[in-house]
Amino acid sequence: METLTQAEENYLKAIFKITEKEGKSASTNAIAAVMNTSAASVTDMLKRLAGKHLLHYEKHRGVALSERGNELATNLVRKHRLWEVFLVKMLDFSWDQVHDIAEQLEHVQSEELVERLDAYLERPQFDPHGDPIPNAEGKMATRKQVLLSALAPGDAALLVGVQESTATFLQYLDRMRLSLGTGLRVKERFDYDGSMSILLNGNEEITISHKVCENLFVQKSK
Amino acid sequence: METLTQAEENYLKAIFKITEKEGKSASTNAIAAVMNTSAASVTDMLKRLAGKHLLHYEKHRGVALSERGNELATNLVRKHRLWEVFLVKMLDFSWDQVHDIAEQLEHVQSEELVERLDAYLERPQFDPHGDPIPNAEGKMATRKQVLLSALAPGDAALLVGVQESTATFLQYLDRMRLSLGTGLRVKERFDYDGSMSILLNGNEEITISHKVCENLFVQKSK
DNA sequence: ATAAATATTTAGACTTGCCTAAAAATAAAA
DNA sequence: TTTTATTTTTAGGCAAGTCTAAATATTTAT
Repeated sequence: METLTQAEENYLKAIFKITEKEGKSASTNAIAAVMNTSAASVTDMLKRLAGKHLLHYEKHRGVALSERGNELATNLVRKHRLWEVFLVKMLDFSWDQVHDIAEQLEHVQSEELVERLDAYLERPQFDPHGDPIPNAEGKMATRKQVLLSALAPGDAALLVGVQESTATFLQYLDRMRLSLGTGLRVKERFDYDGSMSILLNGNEEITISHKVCENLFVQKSK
Repeated sequence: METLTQAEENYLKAIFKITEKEGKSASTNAIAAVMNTSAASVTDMLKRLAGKHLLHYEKHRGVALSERGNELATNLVRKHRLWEVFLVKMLDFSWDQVHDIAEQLEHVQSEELVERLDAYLERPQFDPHGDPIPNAEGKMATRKQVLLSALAPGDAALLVGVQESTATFLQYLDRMRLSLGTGLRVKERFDYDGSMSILLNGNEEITISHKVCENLFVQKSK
């Protein structure tokens, strides 16, 4: 079992994140943006990771993770999300506080630890932000979720996830009394700016911007 | 709050460990032995840490931690021992498996995390090896403990700690059915080699070597 | 008290991961 | 299809942390 530095692991995760969204390969610049570093540093690291057969690299062509790179990246995501569950469920952190800590905990090297943590938490399927947690084999649950912005007036739904996990966005949601599991119904949609007024749990009514609607995943109630 | 690299933190802990035992200052060679590195590397790091005012350094004179260095080292010990408790109490690891994992976990930077972990574990005073856990102010409980080797035939005692925490020693203790909290009574002491035969919990009788006796801390029953 | 042994420091070099500036390749626009 | 803009790579350098070999200090032993 190859052992990677934390920097190497972070690059793998960044590439994983970029490619899982777009499907296609990750560009040097895109990686540099996510890693908050220079393109030159990225090129260095890509060569290094290619040398370890964790990704496929050809000059000027962008990169994609290899089978092995994908496994390792998935395991990192698994660890990150399990630790987030631990922090929220066991240590009572709020969902906007856990990212940075999990970012460190995910680098702890011990498969036994991950397995026991998973069992202790009763094999959760989703993290505090509604993101699916890969199991030990790398498989994760899927949900038929859509963006809140895709709902029409009258539609009822359950808030099941957030697209963005920045502390400021999550704190905004707290203030609006929006949390995972909250039931809602679209009352009105304003074509002018795409904002919506929605009813929470059948009573309270709030209005949220289009930007917010595009960062909330919901599951339509039949 | 200064942020240290893991290497810097590990040196602090090593110096802390050496000086707390002997009381006196730590020599370059002693540090190199604990850190499993060369004396030259140690000298480099000592200069670095002295520059950060974490220890007092004069060429060829050995080093001692400064006030601040001591605080940081104590906090590392606190984190290490709290994580060990977590691993054993919550995740059901055995006491011989937790050192290496705690060695990694102790570097996670978040005072909030330590505080919450401490509370979650109900502010334990001792870790799974019987070592005292410093509280947030750096104070730790003391116990009137002695080495088992200091007991005389007829003395009754409770096993409360181990001096050495290597996996092989701990596994040996498991095999002998010796664990923290075990009650024992010295039956006989053999002057020939310092070994002892002892009665466990009033029934089973075992014989252990002098070396083992010198690595077990006990509390005499009045 | 001097020689021999041991401990420590200096010097120089290597790797990892980062940087900036400049060169080269690719993509976009005229 | 050339020119222009953008992206990517190369080149050279820097800091942290490590190493070995050589120089210097200190301790121990004769």
